[in-house]
Amino acid sequence: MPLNKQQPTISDVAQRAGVSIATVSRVINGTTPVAAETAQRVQQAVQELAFVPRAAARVLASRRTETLGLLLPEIGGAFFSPLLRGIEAEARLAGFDLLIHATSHIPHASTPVAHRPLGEHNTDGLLVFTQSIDEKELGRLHAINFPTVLLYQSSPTSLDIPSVTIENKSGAQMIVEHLIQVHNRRQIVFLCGPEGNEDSAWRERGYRTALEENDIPFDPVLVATGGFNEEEAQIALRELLVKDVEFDAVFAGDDDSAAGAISALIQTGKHIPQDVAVVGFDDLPIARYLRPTLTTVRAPIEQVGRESVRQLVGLISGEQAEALVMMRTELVIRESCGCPPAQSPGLLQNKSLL
Amino acid sequence: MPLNKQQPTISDVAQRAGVSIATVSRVINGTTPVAAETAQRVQQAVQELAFVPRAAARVLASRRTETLGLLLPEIGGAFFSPLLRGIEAEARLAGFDLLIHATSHIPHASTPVAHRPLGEHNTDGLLVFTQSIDEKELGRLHAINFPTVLLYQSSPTSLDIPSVTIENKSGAQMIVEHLIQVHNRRQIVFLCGPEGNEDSAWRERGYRTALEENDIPFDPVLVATGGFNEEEAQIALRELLVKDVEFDAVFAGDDDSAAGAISALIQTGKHIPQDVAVVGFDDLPIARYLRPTLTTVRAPIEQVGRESVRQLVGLISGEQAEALVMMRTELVIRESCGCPPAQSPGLLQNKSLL
DNA sequence: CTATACTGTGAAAGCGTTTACAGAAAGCGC
DNA sequence: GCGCTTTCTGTAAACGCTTTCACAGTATAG
Repeated sequence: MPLNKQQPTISDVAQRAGVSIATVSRVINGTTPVAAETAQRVQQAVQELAFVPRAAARVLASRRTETLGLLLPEIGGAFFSPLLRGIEAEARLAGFDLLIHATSHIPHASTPVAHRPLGEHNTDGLLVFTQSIDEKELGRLHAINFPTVLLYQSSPTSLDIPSVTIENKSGAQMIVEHLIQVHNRRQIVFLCGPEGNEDSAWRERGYRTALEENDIPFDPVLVATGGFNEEEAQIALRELLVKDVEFDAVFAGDDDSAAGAISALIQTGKHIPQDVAVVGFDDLPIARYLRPTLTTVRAPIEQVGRESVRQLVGLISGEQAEALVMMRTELVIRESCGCPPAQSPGLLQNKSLL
Repeated sequence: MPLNKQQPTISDVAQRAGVSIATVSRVINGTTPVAAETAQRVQQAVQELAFVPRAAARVLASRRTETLGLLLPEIGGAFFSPLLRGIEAEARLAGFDLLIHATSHIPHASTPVAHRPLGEHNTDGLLVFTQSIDEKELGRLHAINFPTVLLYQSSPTSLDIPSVTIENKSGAQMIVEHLIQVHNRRQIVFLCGPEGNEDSAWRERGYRTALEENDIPFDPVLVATGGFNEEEAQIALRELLVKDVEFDAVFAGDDDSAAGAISALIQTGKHIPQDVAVVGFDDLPIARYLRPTLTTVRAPIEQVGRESVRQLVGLISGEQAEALVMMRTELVIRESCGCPPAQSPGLLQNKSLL
C-alpha cells in the first residue's frame, strides 16, 4: 500500500510562492536574509502545502546529519532508562536526533543480522557505551577524527577519546569510610562485579583506599565475586558464611548484589545491620524496598547522559572536549548500615532513577 | 576539527575495481546478478577502501529509509526499558534502524525546542506510544496512508490504525477473581490510575466484571484514585482508612500504587494479607522486594514491543496489519494475596523486566 | 552624476546513491 | 551461420535539497 499522495517538494513550494527553490531554502533555514514580503509568501506556501523537507536530501546536500548515534551492548538494566532519558533530552535540546543501536547478538536469530553500522555515514557523532564496540573500530573512528564520546569506560591509553563516567572510587571510599568511622566496622566484605568490569575495579580501589586510610589491613579472603547480580552475590556470600569467614559488614559492588547479600544473611539468621551491615552502590529503585532499606551511593546516571551529549556536541562543533569527565557520586544513608530509620519510610525519594 | 580524510565514495570503489558505479551498487545490494569474478573484484575494492555507502544518498535515491521511528511522551518508567529492548531487537531483526523521539516538553529549556518531526520524510513507519502525538497529527499520517502502529492505545474510532496493547481487562478480572474465589474476599478496593488513562479504564472494567460474575455488588466507595503512583496511592488509601471504610482487599491499578497501599496499611497497623490482601498489576521488579512480596499480573512488555514492530514492518511491506493485537497477561502469585510463600524467596524470577 | 557597496534573488552545480534503459557478449536452436 | 534469448555491464537520469556564484537593482559616497 503506497503513500496516497506524492509529498510536496521544495519546487512545489517555490512555484506556489513564485520564487526560486534557492529562496525557499533560505527562508526555511534562515541562512541568508530574504525580503520580508517574499519570506511571508514562502511561509504561506509552506503552510498550505504542509511541506516538510526530506531529511535525506538535506543531509546529502549539506553533509550534516543532525543525528547522534548511541551504541550499547544491550538494552536493559535499571540504569538504562535514566541514561537514555538524559541523552535524549540533551540531544533534543541541541537539535539532534537520536539513532540507537544495540550491538548484542540477537537471541532468536539463527544467523546474526548484519546491520549497517552506525558511524560517519549516518551520524555526526557517536556515544559509545562500555563494551559495545571493539577497540579496532574505536581506533578507526579515532583515525578519521570522528566525534566520539565514551560512556562508563575510559579511553584505551593509545587513543585518548573523551569519556564521561562517574566517581566510582571516591563514592566507594565514602561509603566504606562511613561503615568504618560511623559504625565502627572493620571486617568488611567486598562483593566485586564481573571480571574485567571497569566500574568494579574502581570501586575496589575506593574500598582499599578507605581501609588504608583507616589503618585496616586489606584481607583478600574478604573479597568475593558478586557479579553485579543478585543470585551470584547470594551464592558468593553464602559460601563465605559456610566457610565461617568472620565479617561485620558487606560492601556490595552494586545494589543488585546487595539484595543478594541481604537474602543470604537473612537466610542464615543474621541480623542486619546489628550483626552485619550491608551497603550497595548505584541507588537503584529497589534500594528503598529492601528490608532493611539500603544505604548506598547514588550515581547521577541521567546527568552522565546529558553531559556526554554536551561533550559530543561540543566535539562536533569543533571544540575540544574534556578528556575525562567524572560525575560526582553521593552517599545515600538508609537503614542497612545501622543508621536510624528516616522519618517517612514509605515515600518516594528517588523517582528519577526509574 | 573536520574529518581527517575524505570518505571514499562508490566512484572510488568503481574505479579501483575497474567497473562502473552501477555494478558496485549491484554487488553491494545484490539486486542484480553480477559475474562472480567481477563481484569478487568489487568486494575486494570495498574492503580495501573500507567503503560504507552514505546512508543519505541511499535513502534519497531509493526512497526507502530502512528506519523506524519511535514516538514517546517521555522516557522513563520501569516498563520503558523492556519495551525498548523488544522494539530494538525486533527492528534489528527486520533490518531497520531505530530513531527515537520523546515528545515531552523539556524542563530545562526556556523555550520549547522546535524539533523536526518524525514522519514520512525520515522514517518508513512510526510506532506511536500513548499520548505522544495529538489526534490531528495521527489523522494526517492516516490520511497519507503512512505506516503507523499504536502502542498501549487503541485507535481513535474515526481512524482505524492498528494497535498493540495488553489484555488489561482479563488480567484484572483474573486477579480479582483470585481474591474472591481463592481468598474469599468480598470488599475489594480498586485504586485506579490517572484520569483518562486507558489501561486503568480497562482494568477497572475487569474488576467490575469479576465482581459481577461473583454476584458482588459494585460499591463506588471502594474506588479511589491511586494515580499509578506510590505517594498518591498511599494518601488515597490512608484516607479510606481514616474514613473507616471497610474492606478486606486492595486491587491496586499498578505495582507502584500497590507499594503505596502497603505502606499505608502497615502504618495503620493492618496485617497483610491477614487483615487486608493487596495485589497489583504489571509485575515490576519491585513486586518481588515488597514485604510481603506482591501478587500481581505480569504484562509481557517486551513482547508488546516486538509485536508492534512486526506489525509495522508488515504494514511497510504492504501487508494488512491486525487491527488490534492484545498480548496475554498472566497471574503471578506471591504472598500479598494470602497464598503461602514460594520456596526460594530471594532469587530472581523476573530478570526480563529490568 | 558616476563609482562603489550592499541586498536580495535566481541559475546551476553538486551531494552519493539507485535504477531504468540500452547495449554487448555469449549461448542456443535450427 | 543467423536470429533470438539470456546474462552481464555501462550510461545517464533521477532523488530533493544546499550552496556558490553571478547579477540585477537600489542605496551610499564622493
